[in-house]
Amino acid sequence: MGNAASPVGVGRPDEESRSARKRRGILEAATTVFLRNGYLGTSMDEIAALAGVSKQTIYKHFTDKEQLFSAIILGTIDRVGEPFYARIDTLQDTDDLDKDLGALARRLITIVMQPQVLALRRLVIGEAERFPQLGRAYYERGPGRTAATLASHLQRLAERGLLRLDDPLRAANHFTWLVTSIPLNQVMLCGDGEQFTAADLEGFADAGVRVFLAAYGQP
Amino acid sequence: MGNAASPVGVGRPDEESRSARKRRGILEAATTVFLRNGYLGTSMDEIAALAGVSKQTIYKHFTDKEQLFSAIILGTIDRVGEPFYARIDTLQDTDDLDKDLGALARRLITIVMQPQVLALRRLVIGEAERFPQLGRAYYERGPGRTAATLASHLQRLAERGLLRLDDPLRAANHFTWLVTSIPLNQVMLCGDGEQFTAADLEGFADAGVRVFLAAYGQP
Amino acid sequence: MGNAASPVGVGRPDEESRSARKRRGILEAATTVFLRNGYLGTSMDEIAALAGVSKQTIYKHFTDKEQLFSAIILGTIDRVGEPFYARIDTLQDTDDLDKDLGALARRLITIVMQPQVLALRRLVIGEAERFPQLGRAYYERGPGRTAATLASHLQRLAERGLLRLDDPLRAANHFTWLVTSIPLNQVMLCGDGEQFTAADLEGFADAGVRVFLAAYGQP
Amino acid sequence: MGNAASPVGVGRPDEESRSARKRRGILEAATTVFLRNGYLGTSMDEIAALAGVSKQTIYKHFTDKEQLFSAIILGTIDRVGEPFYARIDTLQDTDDLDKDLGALARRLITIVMQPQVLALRRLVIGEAERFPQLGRAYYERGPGRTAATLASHLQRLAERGLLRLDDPLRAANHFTWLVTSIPLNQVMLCGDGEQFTAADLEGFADAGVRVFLAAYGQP
DNA sequence: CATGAATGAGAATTCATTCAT
DNA sequence: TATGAATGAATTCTCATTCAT
Repeated sequence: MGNAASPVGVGRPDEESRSARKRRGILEAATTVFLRNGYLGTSMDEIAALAGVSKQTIYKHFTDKEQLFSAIILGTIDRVGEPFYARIDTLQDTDDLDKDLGALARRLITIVMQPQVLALRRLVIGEAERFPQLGRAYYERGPGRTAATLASHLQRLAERGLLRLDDPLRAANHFTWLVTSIPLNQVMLCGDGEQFTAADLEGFADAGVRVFLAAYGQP
Repeated sequence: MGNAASPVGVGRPDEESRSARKRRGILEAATTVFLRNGYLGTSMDEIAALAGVSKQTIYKHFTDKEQLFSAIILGTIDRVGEPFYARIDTLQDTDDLDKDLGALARRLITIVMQPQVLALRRLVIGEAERFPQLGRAYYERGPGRTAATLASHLQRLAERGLLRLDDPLRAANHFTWLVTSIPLNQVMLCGDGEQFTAADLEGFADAGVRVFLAAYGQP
Repeated sequence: MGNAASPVGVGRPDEESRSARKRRGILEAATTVFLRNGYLGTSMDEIAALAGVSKQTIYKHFTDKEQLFSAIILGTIDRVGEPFYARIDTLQDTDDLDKDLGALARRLITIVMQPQVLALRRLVIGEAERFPQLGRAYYERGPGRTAATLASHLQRLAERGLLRLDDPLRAANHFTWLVTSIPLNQVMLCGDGEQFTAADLEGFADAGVRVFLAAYGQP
Repeated sequence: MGNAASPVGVGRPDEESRSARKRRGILEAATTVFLRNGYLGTSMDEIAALAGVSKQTIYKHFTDKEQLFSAIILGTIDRVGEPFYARIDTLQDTDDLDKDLGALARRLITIVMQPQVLALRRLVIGEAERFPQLGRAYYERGPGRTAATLASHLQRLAERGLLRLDDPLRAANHFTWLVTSIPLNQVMLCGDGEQFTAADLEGFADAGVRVFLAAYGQP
């Protein structure tokens, strides 16, 4: 991608990127297979075949299966939430709380219900006992960070008199789960993430926001 | 229990009960090991050793590993919710909604946060892709049934004028997740179920009920 | 061996011995292959094939390759020296020291120069760094025990006035190595144990005894 | 050393010496690793990493693993004995046989008991079946040459009337093993070469010389 | 000339399942 | 009926050696 654009070729531009490209290819293949089959259900042969590299190459880049697994999980976590944090700042200057909170809720549920995010979540939960530190990292960088970030913004809104909060973090958590829990928990267990249309998800988001505002909004 | 049902005792009643006892022993051992190590992480040898029987005996009782797995999951699901349904009937005749809803919430969160229930949930989620029908069964007999049961009781309360509901099932879901989501989701990922004291859980329950009543209670 | 002699067959005599026979077969095969190819040069497949059992059966009897290796080494050590200790008692009542010491020397060198003993010794030395405790065990039950046993007998002879000793253990060691060192060290390195005839070995034994008696015998 | 042979220095003298330096580096690394882990326990990757070169470079200098192994063994053997042969000439003009023989014995045992020499010996013995020619070479250039050299000097001493010998080579062997066998054989099996102090070794040397002179010295 | 990747096999170990006894 | 052994493949990981760059 970036490399094809380097025209002048100072020295050997491919030298560095070949290894990096292989590494990325391995990570992508591993993500695919791990998300589909779980940790124990995935074999290194499968990853190597899908990545189009030899097993040796994998082992050169990643010490062992556990490391590779950690790498794909930790590498994926942060990417997931980016679109959520990207525009959350607009919230605190809102002049239409219902609308903006609704928009945030829809963004949140859309992210959370992406098939890959669901698969990642299922994977981490399923392996939480085998890889406790991964589960914790996932929680902290995922739902934990979401709630913490949201809490500070809710706090601002409370200061502006738009919300009544005793415990901002708890309120943030209530928001998060009011919006996402129903479809998320169903789909965690029932597998098929495409049973909900975008309209369904909006419905869940709006209903969640309504409850949230009934409890935390101005009377 | 199973033995009491053999009425006339034709011939050798012990013969039959020994087999039944073995079956139960196998199920218990399998439950322990599957919950601890997951489906792929569990070997039939391990189960046989823990149950104190030979592998052949297991295969006599259960066709294969998948069947055994299904049997323990399905056999466990229903037991879990019993204490919840047992006293939910008292709700509709309540004369102190706050109190009785709070008690129900505490019962709910206590059940859901039991270590075995958590492990079961993690297991089913982790294997949802491999055993979709199990996940669906778990959802229907677990959270699905909880919400449906609760919905009909909430409906009665609405008819008595104690609640304002447009969509009883959605309200029931909101109740369920308002009460349980925060610790449940944390512990799903972070593994250690004993990080919350009973008092913590009561706090989550009460806060959830408060939000629920703010949204759905009489003004 | 022992079992074939049980004629009356009370119950099922084979039941027990089948497992034991398998175990012995595995040990024999493992001894053969380990002695020939060394620890790393030996594969479990090879052992299983030679023993005519499945790999699983080996792993049922022995936890892993290291355990199997230890078992064959430790199980072989003691058998080796038996013929030496068996008749050493006759020494202390000798009325012809030269003759009896010579006979002992010949027995010693004959044992030490057996091809299997040589191979065992080479194996233990070669793996001494990987299995230090095995090396120590071999020394203590082999050369160490030989020297200690011999020392106490030499001590008796000194008390009878037939030898002059200041340090019986050192004298015993001198005896041992005077008799065996020349062919033993050569063959350790040169591999082919059959380069020495029995007459050769007698020559080494006699020469060694002569030096020993010149130093430690009565003038 | 190798570099001095490039006479006229046509072109780029560094080019050649860099190659020679690499070769030496490979040999040193290989020696270290082979002595520590044995032949099969050593991987070419390990050697390449320790030498700081690529595997291809190793294969440029040495055909394959066996050749490299041979090269380090054969290259090391001769260096080992040098300090022994260096001053053995002084023996034949001795005017204090006890003293000079004792000094020789101490030098011998000091050399033989060096950790690297012990490791080399263990290695060659352990691989004697896989590399018979290496074992023979080691024997001939090591203990064999020692004994032969010593034999000729003992012969001179016999001619001067200081010793009584029938078979000088056998006497030389007796000397060698009387001096070294006790600690050498123990340490071969027990691994830890640093269990003997210099004083211990002198004790073994002196005791060995005493026995030798009792048997072969003038009455 | 030297680096990273590929190869292709083989190591130990484990597994679910099925015969024989 | 229930046990030990067998099966036969799969797993992770490593190796010596060789291309391609």
